[in-house]
Amino acid sequence: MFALIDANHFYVACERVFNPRLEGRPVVVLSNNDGCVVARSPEAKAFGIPMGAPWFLWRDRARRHRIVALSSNYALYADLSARLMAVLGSFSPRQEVYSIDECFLDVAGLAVNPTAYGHAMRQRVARGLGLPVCVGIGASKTLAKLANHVAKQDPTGPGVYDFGAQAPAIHDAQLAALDIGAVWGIGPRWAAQLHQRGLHTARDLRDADPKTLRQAFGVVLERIVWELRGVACLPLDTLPTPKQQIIASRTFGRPVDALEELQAAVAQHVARAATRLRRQGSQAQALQVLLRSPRDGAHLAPLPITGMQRLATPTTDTAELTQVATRIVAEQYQPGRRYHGAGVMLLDLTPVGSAPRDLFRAAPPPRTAARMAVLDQINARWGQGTLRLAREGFLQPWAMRQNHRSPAYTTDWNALPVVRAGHEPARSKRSTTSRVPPETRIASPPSQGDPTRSPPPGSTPL
DNA sequence: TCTGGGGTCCTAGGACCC
DNA sequence: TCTGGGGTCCTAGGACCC
Repeated sequence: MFALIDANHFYVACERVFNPRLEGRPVVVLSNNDGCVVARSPEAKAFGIPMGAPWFLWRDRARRHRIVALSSNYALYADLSARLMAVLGSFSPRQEVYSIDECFLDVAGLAVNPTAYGHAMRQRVARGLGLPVCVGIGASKTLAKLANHVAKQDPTGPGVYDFGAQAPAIHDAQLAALDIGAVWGIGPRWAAQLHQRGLHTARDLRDADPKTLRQAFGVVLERIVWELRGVACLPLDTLPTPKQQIIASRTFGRPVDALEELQAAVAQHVARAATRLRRQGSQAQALQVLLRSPRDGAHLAPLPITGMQRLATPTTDTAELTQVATRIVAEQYQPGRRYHGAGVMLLDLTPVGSAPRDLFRAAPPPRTAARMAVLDQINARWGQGTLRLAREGFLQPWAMRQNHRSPAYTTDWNALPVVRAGHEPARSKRSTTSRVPPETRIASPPSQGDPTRSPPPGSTPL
């Protein structure tokens, strides 16, 4: 028996925890560069704003209807996510953290009524964190996912749906009321093809012949059929497995045509990717640079993979990886061309120390590990980019736009809400200074927390 | 007249997830 | 003018091994 717990409009809910005035109002959270909508409060959904909507198409309407738009604040969401997972993890010895706002729990054999247990989870999360969640329960992960979908359909409902608690006729009717595309693992392509075969609902899919579907679609779809029948095929992944590849990429805040700026941006992505590489205890033996050209018609051109470079020996060293990436950029660079985004992929990842060393190359200097450890400690304490290679540059005019970001309430002392009599909280103005590199904010003595003395947005601290 | 059987590794492409 | 940024798994086919 599995439970899937999923936060409702998670990013919006996180913002509301620290800004209760957003409660009851239509609120959306935007992707990086304030490009499109990635989270909507129920009030915003009521205006018909779709998930993923390009924000520039909605900005005017939003202003008229006083819809609040916020840039995404991942430091805040990641911190609340960790707390959410800790609370939910206390409900079962076996937990799979599936994404930033949802997890599976194994609730088999727990000598409790699963439905009541689900209500207890909701209450504990609401009391401890102020976040709304829904709980779905079923005999397989796919059924738990679907049950969660049912629980979310009725925002004023109990927030818990347990397929195991329903009489067979009700269970059947519920599956028949769900579109086949609502089933976890059925994307738009497969949904269209299944509709053509006369399969329209979750019940149709459950009752279809697994072998026939396997021939046409592969083993993945066959497993979904069995899962819908209550035969658990997908195991609970309780240990986060190390990533097989690490990508760091961004669209630029404005197009870039200078080689040095391109290299600086890529260097910054290498730094982020390498930090994640070391955090999971891996080393990389190959690196690819991604450069994005101007858009192609209505859509962003994909990030084309340019020159992959294999390394003689696997490494965790930001400087070494940056050197390779910088050279690839120089090789691929076309003068006069405008670039809209860039990124880096680290590949061929293995646990540190697992790969044999190159017979003809000296062992890596032992101080590399120590140097990287210091780098990571400083940046973990003071913010990513506090200590960095000069190659990353200082002005970073390509940096992404984030015009509506809320403060880092839980991870930055300077961003703690401070309410003074007769004043707005001091933080409200600081949120517009996101272009000021962290070292400036950290260096600021508390007296400079006065918003009237904050540097204006876009000003250079150097 | 008659020409096996069992593998691995790599890549590209297609689907899906949040 | 303006449309994100991560990931996973599966399959098929080709090259190669003994």
